[in-house]
Amino acid sequence: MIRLHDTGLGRLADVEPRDAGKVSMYVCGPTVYGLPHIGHGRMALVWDVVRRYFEWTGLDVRFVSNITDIDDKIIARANEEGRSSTDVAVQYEAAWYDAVDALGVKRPTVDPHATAYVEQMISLIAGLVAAGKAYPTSDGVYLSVDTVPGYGLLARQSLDSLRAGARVDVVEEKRSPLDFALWKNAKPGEPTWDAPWGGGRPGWHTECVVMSLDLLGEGFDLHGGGIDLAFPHHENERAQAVAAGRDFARRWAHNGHVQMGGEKMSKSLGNITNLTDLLEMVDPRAYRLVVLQSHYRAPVEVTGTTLDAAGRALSGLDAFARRVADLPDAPADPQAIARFRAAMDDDLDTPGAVAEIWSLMKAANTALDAGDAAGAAPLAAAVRELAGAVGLVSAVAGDDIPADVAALVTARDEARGSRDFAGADALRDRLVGLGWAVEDTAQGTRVHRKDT
RNA sequence: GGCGGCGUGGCCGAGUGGUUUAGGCAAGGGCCUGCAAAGCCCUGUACAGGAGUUCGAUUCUCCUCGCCGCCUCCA
Repeated sequence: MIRLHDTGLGRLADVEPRDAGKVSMYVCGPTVYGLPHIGHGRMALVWDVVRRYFEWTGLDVRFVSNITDIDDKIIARANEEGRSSTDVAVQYEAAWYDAVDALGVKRPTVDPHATAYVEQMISLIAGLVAAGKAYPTSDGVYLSVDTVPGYGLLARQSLDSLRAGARVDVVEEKRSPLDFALWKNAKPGEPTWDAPWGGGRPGWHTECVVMSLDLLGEGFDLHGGGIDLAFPHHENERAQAVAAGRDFARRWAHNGHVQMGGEKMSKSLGNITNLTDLLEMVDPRAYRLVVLQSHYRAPVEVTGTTLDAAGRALSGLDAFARRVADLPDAPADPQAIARFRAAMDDDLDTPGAVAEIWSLMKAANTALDAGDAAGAAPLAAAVRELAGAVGLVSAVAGDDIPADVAALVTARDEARGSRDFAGADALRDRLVGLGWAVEDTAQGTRVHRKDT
């Protein structure tokens, strides 16, 4: 059973599924008003790893992650560009999935859209108003946080200290500066849905409450997201659920942010902060590895240097995959599997889990150097198994070698056979010039496409 | 101002009250190789600063400095 740091409890806690054999998790997805940020990429990767790990351990995972397709920022962008907010949302939802698909992030089981849940949101809000937990004002409907027991749980702050920190608010009608909008009345020209309090749109926090409860049911297992969402977003989700008398997430977990250091990204990367551009310049797996090699709650440095280092480490993984491609199938080394699980179960220690993979590769290589294929096979199988568990697929998809390249390879083997090394070296240079990496093996010259 | 996090060897990044080490990248030396590539072996003696607790702290406490996040519907 995996233990994760629970933001509400402030300590590690078992993630004990509500239903045996099944895991229900909700992760806040993007507001689609622009290209995804590099930080969104880390968020997506972290929860993808969690999800894959659950699945790998045999659990049936229901992973819900929303798309916020109506929001102030979307409206603002639509207005700037003179088009509908739907156009904006559709465009950037596509950009979002392009990016996370490239990262190898598995699609959610369900990806609900806010605009499809407005009716349910209205009825949740109406219930809160009827119960006296929320109140309408001239510009919308607000939740009264004073009616919510335990408000401040995720912020790790008392109501008093939150109040002390609150900025001066423009809405004088709010009963407490901490009260937040459940519903926003539409201004002229804005998208609007009919509601008892006047036409408008839902506030941001309500959608996640309604959609998670609808698609996962009460008391679902895990709610995740970036640490910046802990407060106010998740706090306010929880507040609504509590006010409505619904059981909400049983565990809360949050990933840390990306830092790009004071240092600029390397020259080759420029100062990219959006994921879409980044993924055009680096192997997406390198970003996944950078994320895996840091602890999910700690800040991680993403720079050209760290991505390059990860890329080189990955080429070692790929070289290994080529080396063991012809090894006979074998069951994965059980002790390695156990060590990996111990690391992952301990608050998702992916750095330790990945270190286990490197250590297996080293052991397998040593065995192969000694000619012990039988000894290497279970280790190689474990590498495949574990790398797959964290979503690191090695890019060995057997290159189809063009005839001209194959001819050069044959010619080189012949040259080497007759100890014509000058000729062999010249042929190697030609292959390299054509973009192929050349390795000599017991089976003769082997080539594969150079990574970059 | 309030709350929280972080500061580890050339770079990134785990971890732990003490005897033996994360791991990756980079560097130096070696083995292997016709030469390479890939791989393997060896080397580097790090824990922001100060005080304290302790037989002993990088690991606990306090303070200082620096960086960052949230308190503004930003992962």
